Amino acid sequence: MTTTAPTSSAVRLAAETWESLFRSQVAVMRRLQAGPAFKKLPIKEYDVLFTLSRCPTGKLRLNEINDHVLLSQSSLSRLVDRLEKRGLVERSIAPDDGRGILLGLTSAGQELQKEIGREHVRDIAELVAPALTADEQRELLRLTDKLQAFVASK
Amino acid sequence: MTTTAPTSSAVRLAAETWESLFRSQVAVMRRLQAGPAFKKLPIKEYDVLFTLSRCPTGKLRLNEINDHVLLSQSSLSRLVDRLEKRGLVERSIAPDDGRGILLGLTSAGQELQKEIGREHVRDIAELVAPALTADEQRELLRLTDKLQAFVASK
DNA sequence: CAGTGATACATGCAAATGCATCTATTTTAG
DNA sequence: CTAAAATAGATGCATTTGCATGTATCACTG
Repeated sequence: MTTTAPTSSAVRLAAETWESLFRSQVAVMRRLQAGPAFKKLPIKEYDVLFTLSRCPTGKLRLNEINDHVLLSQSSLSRLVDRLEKRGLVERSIAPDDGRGILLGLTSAGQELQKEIGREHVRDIAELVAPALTADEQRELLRLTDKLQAFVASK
Repeated sequence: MTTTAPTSSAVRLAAETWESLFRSQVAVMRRLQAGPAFKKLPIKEYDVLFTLSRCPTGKLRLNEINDHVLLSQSSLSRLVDRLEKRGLVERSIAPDDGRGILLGLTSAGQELQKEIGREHVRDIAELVAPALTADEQRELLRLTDKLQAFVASK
């Protein structure tokens, strides 16, 4: 396999693309986290509840969760401490790996996730749906999925 | 003007689109900030230098910078303290508004921005360019620009 | 199967962050 | 023109974060 040096215009395009993706994320996130739903629970903590709620088995390893959020391992560990102290999640030892921790929602955690989730989804729709047509949203979704898949595989 | 209630499928699409945009941003950012360039300066601090370097006049008000980054006003104020202590930026009073602060790069700041920037752009290109075709990148850029513009106008 | 290295998560501690509040300036209302 | 309200940014303080490191378990090597 040969690797060709990228042209400077290709480099520039990639950089501009990332810049725009990043700024749009900042703009949307700024609005979302200002929403009243996140007075009850910071958005980063909500995100962990949400991630757990999406998972088919209902439980995830801490390191799996860590891949989904932009937090160091130690920060996630303490974030989970806070969620646990509030009775929203439960730690248990991974059955197949004595080092690992499985995290699951308590019923209070499920409740709160759904409650915040409903509001959050409304806010998202209000911000994203009028900005892009349905086709554009589908295309954006496809492209960001593809980008994410490539990065994850690298 | 009448507002029609969005269908649940429209709401779902918007939510999935945002979710994918957000996760892709997390995945890419995770890689980028792990790059060796950001041992010299945290990526958030670099971002301020970068923003200043892009600005035609070379100077920006703190509240303008604040719109571009995901930081509270007070955090930005102290981030700028750190940059100033390192001699990378200079505060000056806004000529047309005695309350305002204009921030500009020092020459050391320009140097460091360019130095980190070169490395950073290479890392971005390595991550984004192979993931999407040039046409796809242009389309992603267009869509995120459009989303950002809508959010900013709201 | 002992010993070495790797991995998963926790924790001490210094640094960064956000909220509430403060000061100073500008804008607006009367 | 003056007084009240709004805005820009700084600062005290409690919370959150990350780095470095610690402990426990697992994987690999000879």
